[in-house]
Amino acid sequence: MKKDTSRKTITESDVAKHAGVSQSAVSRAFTPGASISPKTREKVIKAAEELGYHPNLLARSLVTNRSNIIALAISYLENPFYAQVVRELSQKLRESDRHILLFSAPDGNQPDPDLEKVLRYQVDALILTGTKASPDLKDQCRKAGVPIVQINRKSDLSGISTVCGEDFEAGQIIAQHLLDGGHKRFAYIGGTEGSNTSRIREEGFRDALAKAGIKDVMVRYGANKFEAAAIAVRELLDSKMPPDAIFCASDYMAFAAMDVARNEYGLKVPEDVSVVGFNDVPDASHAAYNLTTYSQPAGALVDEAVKLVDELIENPSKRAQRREVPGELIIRTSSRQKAA
Amino acid sequence: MKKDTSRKTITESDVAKHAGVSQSAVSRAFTPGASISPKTREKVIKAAEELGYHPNLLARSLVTNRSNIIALAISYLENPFYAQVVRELSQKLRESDRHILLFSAPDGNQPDPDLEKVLRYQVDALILTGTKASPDLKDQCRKAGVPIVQINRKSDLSGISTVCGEDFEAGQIIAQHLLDGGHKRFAYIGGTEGSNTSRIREEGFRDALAKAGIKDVMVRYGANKFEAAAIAVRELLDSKMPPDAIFCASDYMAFAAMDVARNEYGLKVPEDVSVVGFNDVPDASHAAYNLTTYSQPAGALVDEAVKLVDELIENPSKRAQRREVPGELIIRTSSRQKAA
DNA sequence: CTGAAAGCGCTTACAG
DNA sequence: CTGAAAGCGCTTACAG
Repeated sequence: MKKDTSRKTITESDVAKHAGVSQSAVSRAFTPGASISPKTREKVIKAAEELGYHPNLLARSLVTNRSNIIALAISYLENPFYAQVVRELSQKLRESDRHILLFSAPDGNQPDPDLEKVLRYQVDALILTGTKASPDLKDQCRKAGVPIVQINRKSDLSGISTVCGEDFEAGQIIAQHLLDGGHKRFAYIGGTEGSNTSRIREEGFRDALAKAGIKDVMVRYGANKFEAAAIAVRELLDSKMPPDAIFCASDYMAFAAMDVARNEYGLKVPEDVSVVGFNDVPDASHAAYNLTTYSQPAGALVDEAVKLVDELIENPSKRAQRREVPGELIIRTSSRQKAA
Repeated sequence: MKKDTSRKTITESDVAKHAGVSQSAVSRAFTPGASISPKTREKVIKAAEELGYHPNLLARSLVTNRSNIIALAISYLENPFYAQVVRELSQKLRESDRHILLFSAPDGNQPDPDLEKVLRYQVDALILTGTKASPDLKDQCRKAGVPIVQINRKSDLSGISTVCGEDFEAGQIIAQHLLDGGHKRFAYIGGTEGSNTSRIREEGFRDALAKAGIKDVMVRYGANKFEAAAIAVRELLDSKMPPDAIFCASDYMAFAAMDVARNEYGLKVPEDVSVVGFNDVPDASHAAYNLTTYSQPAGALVDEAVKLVDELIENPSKRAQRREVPGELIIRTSSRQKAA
């Protein structure tokens, strides 16, 4: 009668016994570049397969100090830009056999309390986007030697590296595009008031407008969310002198702007009002919106962020970095190109 | 001169020394319900804070056989329904101090090779949605005692538990709604040909139509993606007898259908063609679409999935379960309600 | 190239 | 309630 072994965890020792080698040999068979003869490795691999052995990465991490786990703290997952960041990051990390441990932050501008527990998982790095780390967490991470990289938001905390798009220049370029289109009354819908990224885009936008003699820009915040952006747009369109050009700090909010303008106010886009977004998410090119937007591809941001993470892991004493990823204006049909 | 201790990992032993207690006492201080005096616990907590100690969950998992990590394998993250699953699951799991290790599968119907490595992370369970496990992985998980729960897709593999909506009934109800609206020519856009969920919705749809004497249903597949769905819709609308009612197996594909119908074919929705979706994602209620859809909230599916996971962890010998989560038809303005 | 041994940071009987 | 000790599954000098 066979003993039921179905529930027992198979370890290196089990494989070693089965293959007739030492437990260290089994370890070496699963360590790329380790000193082991091909013959022994083969024996081990065969035994491992027969037994259904899986190396325990968590046990390994205990001694290597590498978990191959990268924490990703993120919010606004319903916003397609952020969803894309998750996809691209996951894809990128698998090249190096690493995986994402997800901390989905509640929206808002305050740090997620749950994230304070991130260090318990011995993550190799922490990547943030659409949310922020508490000053305390930042200190803890520094002490623990865990690099933090923020995507798409410049940090107020020194010591946190960031990867962003060319926010200021993008704001300028968009303003110029709208000026060229003959628009007269400009509005900006930012993410949240506390966001530096949102602020810098606004500054670029205002800068170019000011140079053209335009000081007046209506400003609202849409919290990177659809409904909140819709409310902001209604406020703008309800005003005495409604804008004929709206720049939204994210495509998702731009979608809300177009929906509200068309369906609730009967306005034509771009004849009555032009709408410009930011990010160039996949949905932006769909016929329903065909949105003029500043391309800031999640893929490029993520690639740079991972590169930065690896540099910081490699060289923990390296100073925090600020990197910019170039983008470009994508002109589609949601913005007028000639004077009205 | 102080020694630089900034990069050294703080362990229980360090805290123990600092607090003047044994290392086991430190462990107990961090174990809810452990036998320890309040006074000792306080001392330990204080020392831990002073030192910046974080319990190492991976080390703990080595002895408890619980990692508090749940693997989530998912694809179609650009589809808002799946993004919502991520959010809801993450939210739900934090109640029990667990977190998601993400395996973002490339789209398509074949299992993700990267997922084969999931067991190395000693995850407590594997949740799948929009993707599937290889038969081999299924076996490995069973052997390792790691439960698998699939959301929103009935498995062809026995031994995998599933949590789905009422797909058949939903198909019937939608058909009836469209019949009541006086529609004559019906089309169905499924996810992928291999998906049971998609097939079952179609069967329900056909069943109710057949009872009304309608045998003819045009069928296309949109791969749960926007562009692929758009192509499918063009095929339908280009045909000699284009449908006046299109049921899409997901809201996201329904958005594509509405966009194509309106913008490329100049059709009015619902006057010329009605469109019905599935899921009731947040965007479905936006003015641009205001989509009639079958509500199958990600939150409810996720809650049931976690409940199931916990039951299976608790009782590993339990048979695979099939659970259905009830939904309801949400009638908005993308479908006609009276005979044309 | 190989094996025996120490040690990574924890939990948990065990004895007191 | 407390501490000393064993052990979870690995990697990595060390000696051969």
